[in-house]
Amino acid sequence: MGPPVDLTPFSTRQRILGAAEELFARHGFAGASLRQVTASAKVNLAAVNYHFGSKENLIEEVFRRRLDELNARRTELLAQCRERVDLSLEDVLDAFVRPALELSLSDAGGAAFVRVLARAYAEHDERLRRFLSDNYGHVLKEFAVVFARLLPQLDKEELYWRLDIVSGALTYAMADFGVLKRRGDVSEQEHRERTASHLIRFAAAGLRAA
Amino acid sequence: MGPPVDLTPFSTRQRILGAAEELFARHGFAGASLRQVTASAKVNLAAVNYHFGSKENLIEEVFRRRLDELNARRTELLAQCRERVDLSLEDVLDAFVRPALELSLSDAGGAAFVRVLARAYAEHDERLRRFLSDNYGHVLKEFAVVFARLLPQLDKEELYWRLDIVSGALTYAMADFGVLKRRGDVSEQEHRERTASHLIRFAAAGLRAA
DNA sequence: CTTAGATTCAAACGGTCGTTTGATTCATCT
DNA sequence: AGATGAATCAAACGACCGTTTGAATCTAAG
Repeated sequence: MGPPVDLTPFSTRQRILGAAEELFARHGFAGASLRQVTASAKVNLAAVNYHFGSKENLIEEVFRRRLDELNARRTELLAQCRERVDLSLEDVLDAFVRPALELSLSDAGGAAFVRVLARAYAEHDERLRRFLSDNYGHVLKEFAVVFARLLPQLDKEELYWRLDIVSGALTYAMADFGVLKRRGDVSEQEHRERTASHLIRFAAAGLRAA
Repeated sequence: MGPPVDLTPFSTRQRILGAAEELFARHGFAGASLRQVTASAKVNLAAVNYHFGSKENLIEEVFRRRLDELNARRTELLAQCRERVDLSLEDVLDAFVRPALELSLSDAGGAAFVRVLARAYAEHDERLRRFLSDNYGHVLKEFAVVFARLLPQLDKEELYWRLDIVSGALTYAMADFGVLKRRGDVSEQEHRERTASHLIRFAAAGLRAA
């Protein structure tokens, strides 16, 4: 058995996860070394292997720490969607986008993690894909079911194509919140709220297209 | 001065570029080593530094070899668009997507390169971004001008948001041609043609959304 | 105060990285 | 045949990689 889970906010464990998140977002998983991570976290090099066992496990833990909460929130909002009688595409897309938006607004680490998530899309690494699919694939499946109900005119193949495009576009756009400069007169919060609503309208139009 | 440019199809130089393309697509720029590349290309390890000077230069050359032709073709099709009196959004999107589609169909290397291109989107590497922006940014600017003319109802900020989303979605989707299984009764060519038309309809709907 | 276990630490492990070297082979020309 | 420069080669360079070790330090219970 490994060391016990530590929930203290500024523990060695959490500092490593935060630093890894930031550096994986910036340089990728292969590009960020454990020496960079531990130096940035101001902990000893051996601390990573002591607390996580290996770099691979650290990567998975970076995902787990955020995705557990992110997907719980998505599931929760999707459940609320199911209760609505006049459910729209925009509602479902909002349930998918908003948790990621809130995460990216919560703190600098949250914003970094959304970029890490986009990395995971680009990486075709077999182990990482299976880890994500095994642990969080069921959430995407639940969303697909609701989308299928709202878009009965699309056959299965067509729907998958579009959801694939949508998920790629959303991931890409959420990861790049910072690329386009916000206007000086709107807050960062307001700026991202607008982005999310743009995204949702864009995606809904694409899904509805004849 | 470096060695002279070699246009022979199966020269050491070309073999290295082909192997690098394939391995960069699969493992990323940091994740693919020169030893893997030279082993795959069946050339000596030192050949990379002899012919390209450094790994960085090799990466840039992988892009240059394909992008010169890709963007020339895009520019050409865009010029044809400008002559049309009843120009539609779909025409312009087609001018952007079709050259990449043709490239991904031309050979295995072309398909790999489209995935390398998607990597470049995910990588936030400063040097690579500047290289691409310096050498090929003007093409994107030309497309933006034509889009602006076709979407006069959108202000500048709104248009940039949407083009940002579109370019991300297109890049993601083109890189992932292989993810969704094609039906057994359509050829690979036909399959990708359909994909492109899906993509274009999706993107056009998103750009037009109220 | 003592002790046991959890944690941190400096140092080193073997391996791989990008790059360089100097000799050797090859192709081309007089 | 001999000379010349391009190309290839095996080998090695120092640097950095992920990981392991064993001693030092901290923490908390007896």
